Amino acid sequence: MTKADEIILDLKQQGHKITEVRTELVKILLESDTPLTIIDLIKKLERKKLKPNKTTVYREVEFLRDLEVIEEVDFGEGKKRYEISNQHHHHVVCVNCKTIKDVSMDKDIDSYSKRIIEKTGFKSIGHTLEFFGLCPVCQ
Amino acid sequence: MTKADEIILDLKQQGHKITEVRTELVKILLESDTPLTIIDLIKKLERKKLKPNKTTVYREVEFLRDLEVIEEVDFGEGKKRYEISNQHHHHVVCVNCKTIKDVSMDKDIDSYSKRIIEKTGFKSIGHTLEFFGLCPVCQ
DNA sequence: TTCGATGCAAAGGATTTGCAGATGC
DNA sequence: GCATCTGCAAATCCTTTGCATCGAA
Repeated sequence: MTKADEIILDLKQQGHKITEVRTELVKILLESDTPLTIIDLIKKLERKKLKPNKTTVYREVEFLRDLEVIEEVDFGEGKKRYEISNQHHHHVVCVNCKTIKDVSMDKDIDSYSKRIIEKTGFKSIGHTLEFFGLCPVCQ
Repeated sequence: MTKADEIILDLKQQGHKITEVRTELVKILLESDTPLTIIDLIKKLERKKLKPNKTTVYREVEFLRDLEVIEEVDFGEGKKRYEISNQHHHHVVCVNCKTIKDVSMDKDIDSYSKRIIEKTGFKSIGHTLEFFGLCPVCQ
């Protein structure tokens, strides 16, 4: 059983309907090594002969995000990107060619969170951390 | 000489024109303890009896950002916020009441940057780091 | 059958652009 | 006077909403 099958089965067992767009979106996001925009997703669906309305895709990513199957990331581009909820990680984005690589380094960030809780009195803290620079090719 | 005067004088010496909107925007951003949206800025200008067009404000923040007088921050709200370029820092945002507090912790992030450079081959790395949680009042 | 998924059109909000006119220096 | 700032209208881009219909289970 593939990871995609697992996720879809899980959704089904939670009582959600399984549609072709839903299934393919999960597969596309599993196969992508970079967070995708709504437009990216639509283009990839079209290559699979699916032509859902843009609204449907917006609603579908909202659905998958609410169930924590995928995560929303924002690099300050004025649009959102989506990726499968893997082990929590961050990204390095090339400011020139927009290449995105994953980076993980959470233990340390967690220790920050604790310090922030102490200092500010905030609770149940999440965070976003993104790095920007020039990739080896663009330097 | 106030900080605002310093900034304005500096702009003038760089050969830029000084307008009332420009001057007041710098003052407003210096006085704010939280990053402001375009709409926030317009409202604050109106309290000072200035009614610039929204486009003007967009162009003005672009101007000030390009000169690194102010910085753009993005909390994934679908709109940008602006704050005076102070010592580099981060924010804790209350997901409920949207209260924003500053946090600084850069030495550690810098050590991350170094690790990222080593691991990924990226260069001249900047970053964004924002924390989200519930402020003491909203808990 | 039923509830959720879908399409379509329209609206909403943030941001950008083109161009003519006004203004700082 | 000239470069730049400004206003206004329009356009663009991303996202959301309302409503009628369709389809998975």
